[in-house]
Amino acid sequence: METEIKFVPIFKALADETRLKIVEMLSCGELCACDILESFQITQPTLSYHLKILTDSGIINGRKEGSWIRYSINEEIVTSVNEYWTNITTDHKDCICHNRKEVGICE
Amino acid sequence: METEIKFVPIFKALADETRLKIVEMLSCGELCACDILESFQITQPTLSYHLKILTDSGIINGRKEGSWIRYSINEEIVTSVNEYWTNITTDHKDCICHNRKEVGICE
DNA sequence: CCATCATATAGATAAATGTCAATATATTAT
DNA sequence: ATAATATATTGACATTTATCTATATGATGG
Repeated sequence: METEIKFVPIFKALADETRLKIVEMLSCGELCACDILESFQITQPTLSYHLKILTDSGIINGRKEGSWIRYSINEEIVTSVNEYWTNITTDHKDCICHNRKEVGICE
Repeated sequence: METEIKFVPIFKALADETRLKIVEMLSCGELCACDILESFQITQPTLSYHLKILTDSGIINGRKEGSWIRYSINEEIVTSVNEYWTNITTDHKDCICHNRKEVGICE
């Protein structure tokens, strides 16, 4: 059963400089929170908060390994975002303007 | 002279259900604010606020025509977002993990 | 068992965000 | 000139967000 992807939380998660950088850092492979932390001037709880937002949105995954959590990009979501972005920015049939043209509102 | 694109404001602009819907509505062509307004249960000032956020981020353009403003998607930004998204989610050379591998931090 | 390391949670707080009603501005029509 | 229409701005307010300090949890290594 496919769980519907929520895109607003995904874009909310991406709407922050720190979190964008975290995603970029993970683009070449897994990292634990402690490795990520070193690249920022934020406290550990703040990083934990950002990682939670990214994880909850589905953009990244956390894999527990001993006392570490290895974070990595969720490739499926990456693809879904691509598809969604194309979908909402490209002309398609069930568009309000098409409907409105039929009623002569859009010229 | 290329003006550097700021992606945080772009993702902020996309981090709202109403604004995502507006983008989708504009994907099949120009619409004025009054046409867009009819599809939502919000007041005109609130829509104006959302349109400003989308416009300021660069995602949409407003073209004045008489007393209307025709809003449309900025295709260049759409493409830039695609490129940027691919860039930060795909492995590439100047990635912190690659640097760290050299120092033996990432395994 | 105790100390240490990695991460999460709670509580506080300042700043940003989304919404509205009221008002202003600018264009068009009468 | 006046009224009507389209849009923006202002000011108020409740909610959400990002951050910190302090504390808790959970695993690892003596």
